[in-house]
Amino acid sequence: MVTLAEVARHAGVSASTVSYVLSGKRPISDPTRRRVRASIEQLGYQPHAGARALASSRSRIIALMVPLRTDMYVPVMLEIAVAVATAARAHGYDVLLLTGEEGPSALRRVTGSGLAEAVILMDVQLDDERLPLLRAAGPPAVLVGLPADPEGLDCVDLDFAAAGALCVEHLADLGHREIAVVGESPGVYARHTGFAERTLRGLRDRAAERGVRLLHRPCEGGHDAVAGVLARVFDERPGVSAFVVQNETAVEPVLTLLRRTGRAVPEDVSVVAVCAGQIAAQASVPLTSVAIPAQELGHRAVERLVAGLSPGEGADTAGIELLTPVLTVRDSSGPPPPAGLRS
Amino acid sequence: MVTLAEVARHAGVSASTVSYVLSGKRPISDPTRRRVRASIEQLGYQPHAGARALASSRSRIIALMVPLRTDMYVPVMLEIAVAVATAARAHGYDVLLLTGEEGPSALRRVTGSGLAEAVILMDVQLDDERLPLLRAAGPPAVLVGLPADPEGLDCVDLDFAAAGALCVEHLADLGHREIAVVGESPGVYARHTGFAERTLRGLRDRAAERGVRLLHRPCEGGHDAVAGVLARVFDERPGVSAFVVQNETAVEPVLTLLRRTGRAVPEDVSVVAVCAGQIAAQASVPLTSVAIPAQELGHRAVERLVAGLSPGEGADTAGIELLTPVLTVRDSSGPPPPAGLRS
DNA sequence: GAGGCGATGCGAATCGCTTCGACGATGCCA
DNA sequence: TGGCATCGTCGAAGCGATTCGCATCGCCTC
Repeated sequence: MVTLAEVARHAGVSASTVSYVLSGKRPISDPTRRRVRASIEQLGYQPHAGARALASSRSRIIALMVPLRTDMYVPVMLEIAVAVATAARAHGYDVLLLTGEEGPSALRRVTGSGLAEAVILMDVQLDDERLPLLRAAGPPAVLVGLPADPEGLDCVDLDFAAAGALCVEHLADLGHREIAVVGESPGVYARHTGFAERTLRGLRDRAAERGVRLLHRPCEGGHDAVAGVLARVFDERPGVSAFVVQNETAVEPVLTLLRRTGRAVPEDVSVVAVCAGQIAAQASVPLTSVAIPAQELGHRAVERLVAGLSPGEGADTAGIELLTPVLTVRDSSGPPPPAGLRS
Repeated sequence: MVTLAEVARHAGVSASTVSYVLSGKRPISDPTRRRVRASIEQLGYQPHAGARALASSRSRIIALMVPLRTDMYVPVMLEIAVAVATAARAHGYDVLLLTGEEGPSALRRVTGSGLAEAVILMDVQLDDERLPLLRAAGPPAVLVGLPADPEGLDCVDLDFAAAGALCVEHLADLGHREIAVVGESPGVYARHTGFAERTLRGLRDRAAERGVRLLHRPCEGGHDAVAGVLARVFDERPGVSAFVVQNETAVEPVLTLLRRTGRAVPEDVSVVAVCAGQIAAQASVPLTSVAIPAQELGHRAVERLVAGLSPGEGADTAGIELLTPVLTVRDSSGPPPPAGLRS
């Protein structure tokens, strides 16, 4: 292994000079810098990460905590993770992958050992058990998601309430007066996952405003579960003319089942989804949808973290950043069928 | 931050003693150990990762390189990644998340800097540009996937050839004589991704053995793309009575489209998938399928890596480990319709 | 009763890099 | 032409662990 000292010797300068060439923290004359750079190149020198972390007490590593669960939004999770890794690299950071399994103690571990300088948390729950740790002199952190009490925390998320409102708004504008919501798995609500509840609130509030009747049903993924939910919905509310689906794994089953029960989309029933854009676009009926901006979420999380980590210390950007949802109209939404023609 | 030295002082022993208590590399008397442990506990000591890596030249970090692409098997990727992280933790390792973006140089970087001691590569292509680096005195590595020339490399993968054979076997046993394969995106084949080509070979070889006609079509995900492919298949080979689908995003569209064109599954057409088990089970017709054992792949990769990393040095376990595929029969496969009754 | 041995614990060197104070050489001004 | 910033570079002191060689002590054996 090539060390700083060897590079220094090879270039005929001292070790500190090489270090300064690398960090740029002190001015180095042009010829010297050139010589050092050349030696680094020739010897194929790579600074030792551990030594660096030890001496500077900065590991240049960000920990990313992904959920272990699989009952939710899996593709989006990977997309966010990859976006985080990419964005982090652009700032010279690497990403350590933590699963929820270890629980809050994982945070303590990677942070207390100086392994990671900062943390990004995904799949935040309304009263997440990891939050106290963060508030109490925790490491710099950014949550992707919104807890019940974001006081003192740095959060980035899609404005799911607005997303919900947007869906209702769109449908109400088209003339729908009775909407059913096919939600996430019951488990997601049981865990009080922020985004699911916020979407629901957005849906309900706007529905109330617009005088629209709303029926919400949690729903497991998979064809059979969806079949059960749909059947019950039509049973209880025969007047439903539109669905809002927030569960990627339920999207296609909903379409299939509507078709199978003789309801055309969008002529008889409209469907609006809150899900990954790709899923919506590729569905058997291209779906009007509010996309989850996974890449941007990951990107923004890193940006904010790095801003706080850099020497600039930009006044602790703490606060909530909600991305504005965008509703893309595709083929699955239209005006409700004239009253009286419903089955 | 609490250091080893402080713990030592608090416990009234030397620093080296504390270190030995932690590592167990030398015998320490019971009372002393107890005292040290208590001090560690009380002070909330956490060894500094960087210092440790520097002194021992072992970072206890495994780098995991995931593909950046999104045209393939995304949920499986995340599942493998999580399994890797979990398994790694069980052995005291952490996982560094690398995206393909940086290319082979990322390997050099994390490995040359001592950041990671070993590497797991996903989405391996037949002649992957990262392989030369690994063979040439590279770091310990395990590939999840199989390159064209696995000489000197450590690989773990599902035996996709056997998986393909299994599918044909199952269908041939049922009496099918003409099978169509809905494959991965053309891009996947263009990149010469090992698993796709191996599956195809398994399918073809067994089809030849069993005297079955086979038609293979790469296929983008999404409803429309699948529609085009299916139409062409039925146009060119009206006699096709069974499909093998290897593309998660094509699974549901295939079912939908078959239904829509008046073909019942499995009465008129059988469908067998090679995909995540959950997808198959939750499809609108529960699919007979060969599951991708994502968890086990991740798990095995770590096990092999750790075995090679440990002091035992178990004779470099280099070699290929192919997991035996299992075909689960569900509702989507049955005998072909009697000849003459076909549309 | 003395030499020897195993079991324990200590000290010091070391890992590779960062960083701070200091120092020699310039160039500028008076 | 001497004194004084300024610029560029060097030396040395850590950072917090690991690890190797020794010293110590109690005890057994001859």
